[in-house]
Amino acid sequence: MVLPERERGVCCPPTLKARPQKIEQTSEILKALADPTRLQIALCLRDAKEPVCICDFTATFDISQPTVSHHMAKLREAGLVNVTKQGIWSFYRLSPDLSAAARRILDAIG
Amino acid sequence: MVLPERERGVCCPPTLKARPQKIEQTSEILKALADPTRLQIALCLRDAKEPVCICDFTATFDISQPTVSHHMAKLREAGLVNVTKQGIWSFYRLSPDLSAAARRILDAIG
DNA sequence: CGAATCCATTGACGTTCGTCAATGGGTCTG
DNA sequence: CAGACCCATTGACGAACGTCAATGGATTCG
Repeated sequence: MVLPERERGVCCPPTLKARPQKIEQTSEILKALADPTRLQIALCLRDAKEPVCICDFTATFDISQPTVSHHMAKLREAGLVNVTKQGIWSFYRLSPDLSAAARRILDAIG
Repeated sequence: MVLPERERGVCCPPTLKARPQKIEQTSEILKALADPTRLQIALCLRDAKEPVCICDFTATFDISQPTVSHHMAKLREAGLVNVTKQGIWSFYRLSPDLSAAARRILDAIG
């Protein structure tokens, strides 16, 4: 490996190619997916053929119902997920207008 | 959109396809990338042809030198990044044995 | 050797996060 | 209507996070 030649006291700030706004958006997506429980939920919804009911997640994970609800809210705020209420049930699915960035990241996982 | 038929009091826990251990690992990678500063650093290293010196990052971002150092430590602990010291300088690059998962996620960004 | 440069570590502080218990609203069934 | 079920919100708490100031080690130049 070849290391660059350097001169003391002279730095070479790299040019940042991505716009700050885009960095911020991508960061939000990554934050939403960075929790193990939310990651599993997101992958589950990615691979599901039908929308999934909250009560199924509550039965799956070893956390309380309010915590599941809290995680879904995070995924909603990040624009990753979409909810449809029917009767007493809330069905979640991947957002139909998922950003291309989010789609690429989700597809890159597992 | 067609919603599943449901019966009160009967949940349908989805089968989780990913191993818990893999979920945890992926989560660590996402956590490491979820901070805007670290994300920019990681993308910078991904696209750099040569290893990049810490002092260049310190000159680039509007944060203190210890904070830059702290972020690099996070990226190191996540196995994303690799350091080589030469003289007074520390050069960072993407880890040469980056996991396939990490590589896919990095390539999916921006 | 003495000063300057680069960098990691430590300690501290405020903020955010993940979690739960408690509560309340909405919907269906008997 | 009364009870059961599903779910979101609120408030609280400990843990983790992002940041900085201060410090110290290591290296190089004069």
